[in-house]
Amino acid sequence: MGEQRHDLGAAFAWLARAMIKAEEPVLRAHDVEMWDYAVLTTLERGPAPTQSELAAAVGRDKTRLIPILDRLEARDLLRRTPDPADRRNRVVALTAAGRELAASCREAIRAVEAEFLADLSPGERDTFVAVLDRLADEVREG
Amino acid sequence: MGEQRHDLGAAFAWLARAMIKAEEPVLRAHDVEMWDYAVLTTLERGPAPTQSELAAAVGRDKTRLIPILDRLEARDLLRRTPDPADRRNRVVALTAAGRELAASCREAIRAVEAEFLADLSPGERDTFVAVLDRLADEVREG
DNA sequence: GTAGATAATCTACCGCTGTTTATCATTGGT
DNA sequence: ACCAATGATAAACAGCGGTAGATTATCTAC
Repeated sequence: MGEQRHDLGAAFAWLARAMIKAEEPVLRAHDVEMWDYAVLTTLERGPAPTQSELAAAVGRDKTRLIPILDRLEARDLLRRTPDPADRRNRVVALTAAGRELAASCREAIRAVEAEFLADLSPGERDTFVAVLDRLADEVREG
Repeated sequence: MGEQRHDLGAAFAWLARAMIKAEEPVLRAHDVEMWDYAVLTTLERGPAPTQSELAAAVGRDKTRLIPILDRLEARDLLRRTPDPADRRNRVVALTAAGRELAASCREAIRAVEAEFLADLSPGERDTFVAVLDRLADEVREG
């Protein structure tokens, strides 16, 4: 029979769905949608020079990003300011409140993840997370 | 600052998308859609006693499964036969051709996966795949 | 045998997603 | 000053996904 394991693609897809489902109530407790959270965490690494770049970084279509930014800006979690150097561009940056909320969400998410990985040995957990992160990086760049 | 790694959910989602994209041309070469392949591999482990169960195992809605089964049955890759014990149920089973095609696809997919994991050390690869498979199992059952 | 439940099927519907098109402001080069 | 290109935005569109109700065939319980 050879290997009885699942296909990587199927395993990733199931796990993605399961994690999203597990994280959803946590985010809802913070009044944050999944895509809101994706935007917040992306901006945590620094302001986005243009909305198009932000959309690409978040992995979302740029036209779909706009209502999300509208909502977050209305809540004072981020700000869109015209780039003085090229006023066509809107620089998107977190406010202090946005940074706080992002950190708070991240912490809660990490707790969910910890429980999810609780059955693994410390060694397994470390290499699994490290490899996963590395592969994700490769996929994001290349 | 704590951890700088990605969220697990995001990593899983990106990797799932990347794998599906990488596998797509391979499947297309075999004249098989992604969902066709999911059905074939699920049936490889044994016939499905009902279509509802098959839909759940594949992770697809039962009404959406029907056209897929129609197509695969038309190609003589599987067969729907009324269960003699309960003729409401259709037992779905692979034909010999279906088994062959599934095996052929699986082999090609495994090659794609091997390349995807090529940069990992053997130890990393083994524990990563093992853990991934275990977690996927947990998620499927619970 | 009649009533209620279940399986497969079909159709209609709603929601999410990406794409396309048009519009407007701004920029840079000529 | 003019014109092509770019960024942000909005509206219309098509594709895909699940859900719900109706239909038909079948089973189980009474």
